[in-house]
Amino acid sequence: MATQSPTRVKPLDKQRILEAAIAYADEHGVGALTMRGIAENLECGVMSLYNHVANKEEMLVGMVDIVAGKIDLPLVDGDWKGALRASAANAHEVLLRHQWAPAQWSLRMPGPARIRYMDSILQVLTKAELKPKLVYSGYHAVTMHIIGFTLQEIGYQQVLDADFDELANKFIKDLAGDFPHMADHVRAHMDDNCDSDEFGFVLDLILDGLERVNVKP
Amino acid sequence: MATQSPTRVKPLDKQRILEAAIAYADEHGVGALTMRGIAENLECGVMSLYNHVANKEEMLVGMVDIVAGKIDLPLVDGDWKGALRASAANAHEVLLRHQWAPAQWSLRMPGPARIRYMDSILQVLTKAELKPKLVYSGYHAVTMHIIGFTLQEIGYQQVLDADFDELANKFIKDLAGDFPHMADHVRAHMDDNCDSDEFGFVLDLILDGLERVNVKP
DNA sequence: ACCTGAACACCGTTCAAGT
DNA sequence: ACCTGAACACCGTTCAAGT
Repeated sequence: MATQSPTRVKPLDKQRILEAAIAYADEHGVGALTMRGIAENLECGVMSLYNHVANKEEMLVGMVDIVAGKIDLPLVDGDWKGALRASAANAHEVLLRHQWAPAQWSLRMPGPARIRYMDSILQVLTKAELKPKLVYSGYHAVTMHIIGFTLQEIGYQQVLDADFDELANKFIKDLAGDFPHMADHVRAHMDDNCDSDEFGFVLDLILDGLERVNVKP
Repeated sequence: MATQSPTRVKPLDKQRILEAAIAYADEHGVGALTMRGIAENLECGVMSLYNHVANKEEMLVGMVDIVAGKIDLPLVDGDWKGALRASAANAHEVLLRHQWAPAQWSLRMPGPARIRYMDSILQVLTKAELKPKLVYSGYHAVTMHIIGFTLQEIGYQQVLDADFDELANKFIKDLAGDFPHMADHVRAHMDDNCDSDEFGFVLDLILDGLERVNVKP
């Protein structure tokens, strides 16, 4: 639309494009993310984006890496469990602010920020004097929890506020008789005032388990 | 016989369409899954699909639910940890056969098979005489592990065999110096002959943790 | 060096017309 | 009741042309 010329305030570069893409995905979801939509927000032609980004895939990789860069790295000093807990909680918050990110995280190439993040978690586990086998498994367990738990949480939220009426009818009316435990669980979710820190509780299960297996295999 | 087109052997119905879609996604990935592609495999017009499926979204929901239906439900008798371990291991195998499924699982409406599966896990946790709070958290922990761990595993595989050369160069040459723990971890992955059952190990961390917290909070 | 419109080869889905 | 081709409103991306 607005043909760019002397009116452009900021120049176009990769960082600015990725930030616009993140803002777009935060607002409309990654399913609605289009090159054309980003271009419109940046007030430039669609093809201008391709001067700074090879294709949409590279853009998604870059977007995830910016999100990864927002996560506070765990401190290598002090108690390792506390450091991982704090970093994981922060990761949890960051990912909840970018709800499209967890589904992209595992399935795309890690960028530099994510590699640094991965390395720092491994460093903390190593400094904790865990056996090599437990560093290996513990890394999988911790990262799986951060991404998997948050993904599950986001999915639950999205399913809920997309089809709440349909769901409520199905569960409470039709299915509660056939699946009483499921109905109880849904009720428990509704009673859960978000002050129960499920995320931290399950993480502690993993961290305490690692510590226990380490001293007494 | 066939009242439709004389060349059609089997009639078109939702089940057949979903199975064709699953086969297509298994082979080409969910990103390449198109209504046109499915129609071609079924040797019918694209629009014929819409007589049995409302839209692509409903098709994805149905596909995930068929996969969910393939998972062996945990036995409610016997020891609860063993039952969950066996069911989770089976779920792991099923999901690895349908690598597109984990990323879809959490983000879409659960169908009847998935609801039955969810209920059965909750039933086992309840029968295990876990406190209600631990049934609630334990369910999250177990399902998070099944989906999250498998998703991470699939992501690792896919990234690896998509860009193996690029990755190997980056890691071993450029990044090994900056990120020694990461390099160690990648090496450990290469030495891991898949007989280490990482999936089961981390699950046991969770199950044993639940049991311990239950008796001694 | 950066930008961009037109064009291409795709999508999912609506609609109207067939049987 | 089921099927389907044509058409529509989109996509990502290539290419050639601008500055």
